[in-house]
Amino acid sequence: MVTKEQVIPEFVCPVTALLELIGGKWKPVILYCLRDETRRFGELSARMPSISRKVLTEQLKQLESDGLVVRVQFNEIPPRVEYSLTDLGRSLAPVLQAMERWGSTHLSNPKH
Amino acid sequence: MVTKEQVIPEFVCPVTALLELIGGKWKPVILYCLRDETRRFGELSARMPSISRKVLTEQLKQLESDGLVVRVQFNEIPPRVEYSLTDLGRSLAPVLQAMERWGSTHLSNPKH
DNA sequence: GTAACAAGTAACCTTTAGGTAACTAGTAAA
DNA sequence: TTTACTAGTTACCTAAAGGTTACTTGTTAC
Repeated sequence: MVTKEQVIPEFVCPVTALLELIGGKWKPVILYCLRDETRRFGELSARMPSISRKVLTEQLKQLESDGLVVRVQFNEIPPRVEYSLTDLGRSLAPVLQAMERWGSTHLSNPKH
Repeated sequence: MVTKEQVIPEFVCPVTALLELIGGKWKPVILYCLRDETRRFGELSARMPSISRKVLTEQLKQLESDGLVVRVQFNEIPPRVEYSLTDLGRSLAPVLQAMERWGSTHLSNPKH
């Protein structure tokens, strides 16, 4: 006897969900780099030299598939690819600003 | 010849620094559980049954050592331990609220 | 013909986060 | 004498995140 499947919608903490988008070691920095400029891959890489190109590529792909960033590819030689924020990405600004403010005032900066 | 060591203070992104405190799978949920109540370990565990006790202990220890939570131990048998937010922990409320609001409005809840 | 250019990819490795299951301590109640 | 109680700890495992180094691609400039 097959009973009708009861789909129990699991509660998803919205904060945890948000952290899945912008958490991780580098995503906030990347979003900051793009906050009001379109930038090429190489430019991003040059501004964040601590991020390996592999990781930068990965993070950008995730940000893109989460709808926070757009990737535009020009079919030129040598290749050119430009990244910028989407509206959704820009809508994060106040949240990131609140986080930044808390971090700046409560976390003594020159640590480590 | 020993040259004087030049300590170059590395820039620490305040957002990334904040995420080190409240990032991770469970910390926001724990902070939410403690937002206006002191709670015993068993109470927290009962309210968040998906978190194993080992992980709950670990996360609470980190929150405590980061100054967001206080742990008060009563030397009774059977043991009693109470957790609550510090002032610093409470000061996170507006930040978490901003994150929660963004998550609720932009992330369709019944996902997964 | 060889090097430079940008934007990656591939193969591989290490560290960290998170998870499971079983065990511990000291006392009181059955 | 065994069980229950609370707040953990121990040993072990797996998956994910992040990192390094070398390679690729097609065209142009030397």
